[in-house]
Amino acid sequence: MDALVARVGAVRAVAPSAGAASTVGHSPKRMLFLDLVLSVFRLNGLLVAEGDAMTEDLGLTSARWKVIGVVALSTAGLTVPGIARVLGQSRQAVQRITDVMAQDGLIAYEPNPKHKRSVLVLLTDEGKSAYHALREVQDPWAIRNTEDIPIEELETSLRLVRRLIQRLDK
Amino acid sequence: MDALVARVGAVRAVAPSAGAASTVGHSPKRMLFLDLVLSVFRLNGLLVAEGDAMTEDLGLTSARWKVIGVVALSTAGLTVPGIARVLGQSRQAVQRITDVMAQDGLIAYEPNPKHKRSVLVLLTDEGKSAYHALREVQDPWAIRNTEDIPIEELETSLRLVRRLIQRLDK
DNA sequence: CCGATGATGACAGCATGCTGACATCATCAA
DNA sequence: TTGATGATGTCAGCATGCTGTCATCATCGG
Repeated sequence: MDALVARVGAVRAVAPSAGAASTVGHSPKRMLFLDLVLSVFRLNGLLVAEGDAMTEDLGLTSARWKVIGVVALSTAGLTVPGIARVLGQSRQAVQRITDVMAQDGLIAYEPNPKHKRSVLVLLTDEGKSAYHALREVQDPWAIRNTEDIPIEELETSLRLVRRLIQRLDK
Repeated sequence: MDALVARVGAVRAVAPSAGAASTVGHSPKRMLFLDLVLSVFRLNGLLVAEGDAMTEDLGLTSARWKVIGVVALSTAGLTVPGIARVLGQSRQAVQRITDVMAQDGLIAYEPNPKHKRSVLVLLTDEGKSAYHALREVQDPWAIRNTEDIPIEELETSLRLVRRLIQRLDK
């Protein structure tokens, strides 16, 4: 929370009347956690913006490469609700994205031999090209953003985030 | 990325044709980072939902307690663009939230002695009550979600997230 | 003092997520 | 076989972010 207070304080240059903050009663863990929560909000917004900027030349967006990535990881296609479950999103939200992606020719709906109504989502050739192009910008980006970060920190952070996800997703 | 593959594989029960995935060419760090990115997306969604559910009885939402928390940390008010800078959001997004909160009587716009046009946002008595009520549910929630997590892991993760924020926010 | 530059307010449009609701199809147990 | 239950498709509405645009106000250097 110290950082939050610092950020509030830093705004004094613009709103000079902002004064000191009261954090009385906050245990260290509480402050850490609440600051982590706000930081996750912030990072999420930046990652979406970064993903959009990184892939705008490919006809993709952040929402689309979430979908295209999941579909590419499957060999025989996934249903729309299946993609939603993997991403932890509503099936309606995914459906809207896939409908537009299908119009754009990135994916195609194919009959599902296991389910009459729920069709399978597959990458078209264009979709596969987009995925490879995505990899070509995404991989260097991932490397660039982790090259000076110890792998142990990545593992610890990922484990913590997963833990929180598991706890909240019930 | 193993976990992502596992999640895709786990959908086989619903879409049984989903097969093994190809992760050839992914270095460990890349996989960790990309998985972390997707996990942050997921956690963000869950935190928003959790925040909404946790505060719906208080007339708040996730977006509102971001604002009310920042305002409460300042003693003499902040301008709307100032709040936006602290939160790392657009001033328009914050403006919309504060306008509704002002209508609801949670905050009030007061003249800014340092700036004629840009008013200061202050908590009303009702807003202060809401903030205290927020604290009463948010603090136990923070404790509940961190009691079995070592403080070192929280610090490491927060540091990593901040590092990524700093890198992307340029 | 004045003009350039930046910050702010206000409005519009758009993308992405959520929930609710309803009909229909699949699946499984009685 | 049939009825209950769950999964899916589909449409609607809403919340929350973003960007773009333009007019106006503040601030500061010349």
